[in-house]
Parts: sequence; structure tokens; C-alpha cells
Amino acid sequence: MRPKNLEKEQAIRSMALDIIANEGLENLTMQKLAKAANISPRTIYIKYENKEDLLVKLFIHEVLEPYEAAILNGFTDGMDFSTGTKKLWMNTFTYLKNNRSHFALLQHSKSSPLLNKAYQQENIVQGQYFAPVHRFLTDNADAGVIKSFPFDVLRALLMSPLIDLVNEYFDHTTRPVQIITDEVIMQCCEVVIAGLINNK
Amino acid sequence: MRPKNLEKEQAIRSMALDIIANEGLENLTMQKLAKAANISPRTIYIKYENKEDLLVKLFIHEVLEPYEAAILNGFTDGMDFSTGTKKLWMNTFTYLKNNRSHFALLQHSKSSPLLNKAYQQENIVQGQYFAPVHRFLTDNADAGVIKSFPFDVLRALLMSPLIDLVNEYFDHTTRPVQIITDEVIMQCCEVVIAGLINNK
DNA sequence: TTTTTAAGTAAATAAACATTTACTTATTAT
DNA sequence: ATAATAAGTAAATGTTTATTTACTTAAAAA
Repeated sequence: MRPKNLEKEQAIRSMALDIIANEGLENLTMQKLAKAANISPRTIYIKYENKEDLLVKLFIHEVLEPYEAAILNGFTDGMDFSTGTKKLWMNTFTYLKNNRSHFALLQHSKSSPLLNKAYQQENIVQGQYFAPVHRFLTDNADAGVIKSFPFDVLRALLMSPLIDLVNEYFDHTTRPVQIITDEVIMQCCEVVIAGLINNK
Repeated sequence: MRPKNLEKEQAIRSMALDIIANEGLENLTMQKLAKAANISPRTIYIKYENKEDLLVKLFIHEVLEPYEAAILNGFTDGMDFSTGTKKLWMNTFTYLKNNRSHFALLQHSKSSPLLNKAYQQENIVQGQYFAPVHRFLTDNADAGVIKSFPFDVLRALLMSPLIDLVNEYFDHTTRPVQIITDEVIMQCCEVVIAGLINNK
């Protein structure tokens, strides 16, 4: 029995991310991908059931898992609120800055029904990201360190400005001046923290 | 000369938004649209050059313009920071809540190269939304009412949690309990305001 | 009323696409 | 060595799609 060539599988995944980063998800076709990876279209179907299967596996294993691991790097839910939040922000910013195609797929996962379903299932079932951040926020809310809101609301208040700023960062890469720097990110993080903290 | 039937043009636009709201942008095809509007595919091409032209015009005239008008309804850049921000938040939330397909297109405009281009051009050229909100934020920053950041950064800090919450709102419409209520939105708005205000 | 002209239609067309078919090749277990 | 088997390929296939062709209809201007 001839064994699977793992290099080819890796080529498929990496070229898929390249095409998505450079041309967008809507321009990723199986024939284009096969040509870019220097293989026959049929070979993709040996490794993946169909396009949906490829996209979901690419998204979960190549994007979501490394992304969540990177976010949680050096973070524990026992950190004090300010330190923990800054760690989450900086981890996220650094990772997304260096992985534009991953960011693109994450953004697509909000409007593509397919990826959105995959994202929600992954987060509900595995929840590597979900669990520590969930504990971090609810513990701080319960202890009265920050204002009390449902978890999803806290997450929106805490993390969505950062995602928007990453968007700005990529929009601005073609312009002469980079306005979204690490310093700006940290200052913004402090604004978000200031808003959420209970100061009574 | 037979005149254009404006009802048919309106049917095309309104059915397009229906399909986008119910099945997503990726499932809007010219034949499906023609059938839904009870016309021949050819008729769409009398009113629009091609699909891109249709989508861009739909997005700008049917979504972006009413959206920006709704956001600015009753808002002036001379309002005090807290009142003005709450007005912007409530206007935005109310409008998007009642226009799901418009929200869907706005979300797509972040990841679809086509709509993104249209959005940026429209905002740069017309800037109905841009201008008063820009003045509102920069004036308050200059006067020391809020912390000083570039406009784009201020906008991210001020508005992106709201957009994320609208997303939650639509995710939760299928669940039994609505967690994103007008009250929650107003409380979140106060959190954002608290973070940005200079209290020295 | 008749001519003119653009609006409108039904059906076709050509391109793009995901997926398969029919075949070849490489590797391992015997 | 060779049989067995899955990996791999080149070239279809059938479907879906945006867009056109060839024709009909309705209304305004003459």
C-alpha cells in the first residue's frame, strides 16, 4: 500500500491559505488550488471529502486551534484583570498581525454560514479558548472587580475593539504611516479596562 | 418609447435583500432573483450593468445611505459626549435590529473585496456618516473631554462593541431568551463612555 | 393611426465550477 | 519478485452560473 504523501497535504493547506489571503475566500476554487499546489484536483479529494470538509478542517486545525493556543500563551485565568486582559490583547494582536490569512478566515467565519457553524461547534465542544477566558471574565465579574454582564456581552466589550483595530492595521499596511502600533494597542486596551473596572 | 417600470426595479432590490437576509449573499443568483421578482433575468440587465453593479448600487443606495441617515437621526456633533454617544448607539441598534438584511450586507462589506471597495469609496467621497461623527469625536478629544486618539481608533473603541452585540442579538433570536435588550445596550454604552472619558 | 424605440420575455450560450471516471504509479506485505 | 492496494494523475462530466440572442410588446411621438 502506497502511503499518503504528507507534503502534498501540507501544500494543499498552505496554498489554500495563500489564495484566501491574497484573493479572498470567494476566489478559492478546487482547480486553482490544485494548480497552486502542483497536484491534480483528484488528489484533494483523497485527503478531503469535499470543499466544505477542506474548508472546515483548514479553519479549525490550521487557524482556530493555533489562534486559540497563541491567545492563551502565558495567560492564566488567575491573573489580575488588567494584566490578564493586556496579555490577551497583545497575544491576539501579535498573532493576527503575523497571520493575515488566518485573520481573513476568522473574519469570514462571521458572515459565511459554513465557517460560522464550524466555529460555534468547535467552541462549544472543545472550548480551549472559551473556557479559560470564560472563567477569567465571570470570576472577575463575580468578585466585583469588573461590572457584571453575561459572558458574551463581556467578551464583546473586551475584545471587539481589538479585532476592529487589527482590521485597521491591515487596511493601513498599504499607506505610508502605520497608525496601529503596539503602543496604540496597549493604550486602547487600557481604555477598555478602565471602562469595565468597578471603581467605587 | 416604453418607459421603465419602476415597480420592477423596486421588486428586484427588495427581493435581493430578502434572499440575502434568508439565504446569504453567496446564495443570491441572478436567476433566483429574477424568479423571486417575477421577471426575466434579462430585465435585471436593463436596469443594472451586471451583478457587481447591482450589488454595489443595492449596498450603497438601499443599505448604506438609509443606515447612515438613521444613525444620524437627531444627532448633532455639538451634543455632549455621553448624550451624543448614547444617541449614536441607540439609533444604530434600533436600525440594525429592524433591518437584518442590511446588517448582513454591512458585515459582508468587511470581508468581500467588492463591497469593501464600494464602502470605502462611498465613505471617502460622500462621508455623510463620517463627517459629523468625525467632528464629534475629534472635537471632544481636542477639548480634553475624552482621551486623545486618531479618529479611526476612537471609532473602533466607541462603536465596535455595539456591532458585535448586534451580531449576538441575531445569533440569539433562535434561542428562548433574548439577552441583548435595549437596556443591556445602554449599559454597555455607558461602559464604553466610562472608558473613554478623561476623569482627572 | 402608424412608426419608432426601448422595455420586456423565453430560451440559449458559454464559462466556471465541484466532483468523477478511467487509468497509472509507487509502496508494502507476502 | 510479485501481488495487492491505495495514492496519484489527466481528462472528462454534469451542473450551476452570469450573461446574450432573438424575438415580442407596449407606449410615446409623429
